Amino acid sequence: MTKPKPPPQSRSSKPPYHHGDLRRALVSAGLAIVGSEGIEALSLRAVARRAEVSHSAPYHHFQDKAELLAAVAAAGFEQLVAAIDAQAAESQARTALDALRAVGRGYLRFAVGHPAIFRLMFRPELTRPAEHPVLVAAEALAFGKLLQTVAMCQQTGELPGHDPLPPSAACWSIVHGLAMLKVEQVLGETPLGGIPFEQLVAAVVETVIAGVRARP
Amino acid sequence: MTKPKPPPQSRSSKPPYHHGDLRRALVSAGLAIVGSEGIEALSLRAVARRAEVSHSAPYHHFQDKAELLAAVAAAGFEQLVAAIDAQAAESQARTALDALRAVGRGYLRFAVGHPAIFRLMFRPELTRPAEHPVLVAAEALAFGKLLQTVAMCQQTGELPGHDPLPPSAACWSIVHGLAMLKVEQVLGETPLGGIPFEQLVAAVVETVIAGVRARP
DNA sequence: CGCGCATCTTTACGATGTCAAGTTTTGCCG
DNA sequence: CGGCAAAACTTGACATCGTAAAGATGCGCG
Repeated sequence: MTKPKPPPQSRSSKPPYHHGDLRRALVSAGLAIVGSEGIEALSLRAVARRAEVSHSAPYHHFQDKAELLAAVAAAGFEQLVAAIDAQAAESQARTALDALRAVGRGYLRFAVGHPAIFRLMFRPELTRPAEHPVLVAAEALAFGKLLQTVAMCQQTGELPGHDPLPPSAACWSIVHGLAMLKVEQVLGETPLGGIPFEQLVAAVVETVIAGVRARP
Repeated sequence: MTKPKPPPQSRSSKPPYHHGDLRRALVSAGLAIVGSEGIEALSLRAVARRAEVSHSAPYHHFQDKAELLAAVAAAGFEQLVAAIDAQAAESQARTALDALRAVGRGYLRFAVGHPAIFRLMFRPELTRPAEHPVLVAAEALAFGKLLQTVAMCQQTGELPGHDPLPPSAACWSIVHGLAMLKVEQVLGETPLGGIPFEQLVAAVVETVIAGVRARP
């Protein structure tokens, strides 16, 4: 079990209030539930239960369920960015194109490694009745990583063009599509389910790279 | 166990039972609700209400909510196949590659034209606690369309290779990914939201075609 | 030291999915 | 043609959910 982090902002060196920062406890309870029991078990009351508070305690830290889930999803985006960085480091990317491959592979590795959180992250009706700034920021960070890598490829001449947006759209789409089909278990219902997933990843990543390299 | 319920007397001579085939009425009520009010309004009771029956009448035609939604989703897959065919006809595809482009464009057109049904179709937790044969069949039909078109491209030499699966995976992934990012309104939160969607469609479709053509 | 307010609990309400009993209609068999 | 079993549908109930309102509790500032 993860122990509570050191006390938050206002006072140092002692648990701030009643519970001792419930907000963080709720978010990690949410992460734990979604990770172990999946999205459908992720109810406001279940989160409160796991944090050992009453079912309406969360309302003093989040406006509603969506805002809590948005915080959980934002944590997911941070993990995603970390997974991408880890993949880049691990793969020892030497060229910008290799870095781009690592972004795609890291994205997919995160998706299959944490399918439930990944699904939550792309379920706006659960997290976004209103745009929650934490989520938007975390999301922008993740997409920025891709944009940046593509731009780097263009600067080194490994990819054509000057506008990183169109190639980024293609890369994101293909990787996100494969991830979705996988985590939603659609692949298993088709002939593609017979192919080892690693092989699909390779095929898809190399295909999109070939595509963005070929386009004028 | 399985009730032998072939819809036998679909002749107009006699209304079958009490209500006069509720099953179909429920499915189209579901389609209507999801189309007009979205996925979150799609409750068992709401469907029953719109069909003007009691809240538990559906249980005589479907084992549970998931089975009803599976039937609605299956209807969605049929519409998707129709949309793809319509796009192929409309685009006057003359080469196999053009037909492949039409599949992608039809898929995307359906997704943006019927976002709510599209989302339902790819939400297994709503439709698939158990695999419902109607859904699996409808889905296989849709994927078969893609496989078939890719195979045709390979036969005419417009695409390399003999196994249609890998290129199909790439095509489906990229188109599905863009569709998902669009209907889940993720695109709008990124710089890609500033680009006209038609332009993204063109970029993505042409990129994947360039990719599958280039790969050995 | 006491008051205010943020934190948390209790209680309550409407909506949902599902089940167990009833009720009405249908089709069939004698 | 009459009656009966079962199918189709309704009613009522239950647990769970999200949310709101009102009550309890303890921290910290004046």
